[in-house]
Amino acid sequence: MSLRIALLGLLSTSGPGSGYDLAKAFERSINYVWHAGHSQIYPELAKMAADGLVTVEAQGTRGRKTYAITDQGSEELHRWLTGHRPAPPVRSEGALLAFLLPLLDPAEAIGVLSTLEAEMTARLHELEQLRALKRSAQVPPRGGLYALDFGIRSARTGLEWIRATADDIAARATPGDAGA
Amino acid sequence: MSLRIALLGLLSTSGPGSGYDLAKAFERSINYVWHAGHSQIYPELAKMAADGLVTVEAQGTRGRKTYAITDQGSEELHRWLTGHRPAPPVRSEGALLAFLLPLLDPAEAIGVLSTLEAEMTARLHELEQLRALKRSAQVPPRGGLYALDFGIRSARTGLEWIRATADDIAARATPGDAGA
DNA sequence: CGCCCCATGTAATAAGTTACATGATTTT
DNA sequence: AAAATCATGTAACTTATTACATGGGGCG
Repeated sequence: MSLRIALLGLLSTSGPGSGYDLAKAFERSINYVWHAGHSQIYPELAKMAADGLVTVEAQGTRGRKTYAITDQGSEELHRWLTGHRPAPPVRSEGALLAFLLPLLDPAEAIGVLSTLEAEMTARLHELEQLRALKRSAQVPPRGGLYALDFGIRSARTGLEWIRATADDIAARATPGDAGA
Repeated sequence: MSLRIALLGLLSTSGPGSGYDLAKAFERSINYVWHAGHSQIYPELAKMAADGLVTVEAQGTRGRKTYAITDQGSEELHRWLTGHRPAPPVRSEGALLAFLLPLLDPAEAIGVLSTLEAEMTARLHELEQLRALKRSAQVPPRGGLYALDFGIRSARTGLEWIRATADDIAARATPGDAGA
């Protein structure tokens, strides 16, 4: 369902486009929010056309089809955005790792956390640069900015958790002690 | 893959159990970290037994099988925990909503955010109570606590984002203005 | 004996991933 | 003309969801 919404959202903000365009748009703009590859996008667009949510606005050279959102598609999108969803079931690899971390001995656990810390730091920098770029480019759709902001806050929180957890594990491993 | 890991983790922390036990354990302990229903658990356990990660330790009345983790299973679990994974592709309904929020007019967007705020607040309270309970019960596996801590931090961050975004939208809707 | 909960499973469908296949256009 | 890349699609497989099916065991 959400893939449809993402596609409708892109068609709505950026105007009509082909499957290829949408796949590119995914990579560029919405990828850190919802990921999909072209092999998922093409069939989904076909189904959406069959359901009347989009129309084939134009047929270009080699099978290129330009899709545009229909009124029905806009309604569907609006309904999804305003209708409140029950929280989707949680399925987070990071949290699973957190849960199972104490199965490792302290040194190993801290090693894992420090790898994670490096990755998370890199991701945070990446997102912050992206935001700086977007701000200066003054690209009007603010959606990207709100979502980026969300990503940046999440990354910062992740880092804080990593550090706090590593500290806790270290403290427990050497209680009231100073050596390694 | 991660379902296997979750199951191996539970067998490793809580000892042998049947499919039913594990399904219960999922609901009780690991559910806010990784969700799975019994219809996914039973077949997966069978495959894991075929792969030598678990063994059927005992057969009880009516087809009840008690599974136990094998050495090979422990190794697999250990490998997953220490081997560093590339970040899985992002797919977050919340972030997608954030991305598409500006498609709504300001009043609608703020309405959506306030619904979200209520839900997120409820979730936060729930997790905080769970943590209080776990702390007082002094249940030894710390994993639950680290994961809970992660969940609580994430919920708090979510709330902050919701409030900041609502404020931003409100400020833009009535620039330099005081009325509604 | 009938009802309810325990307990295990299968089937059908949906969603997502990875790999394969194909041909047109632009660039060098 | 060859190479790169644009552009569209399909196939096979894995993972997850929802619904259906079945039967034992305890209890009133």
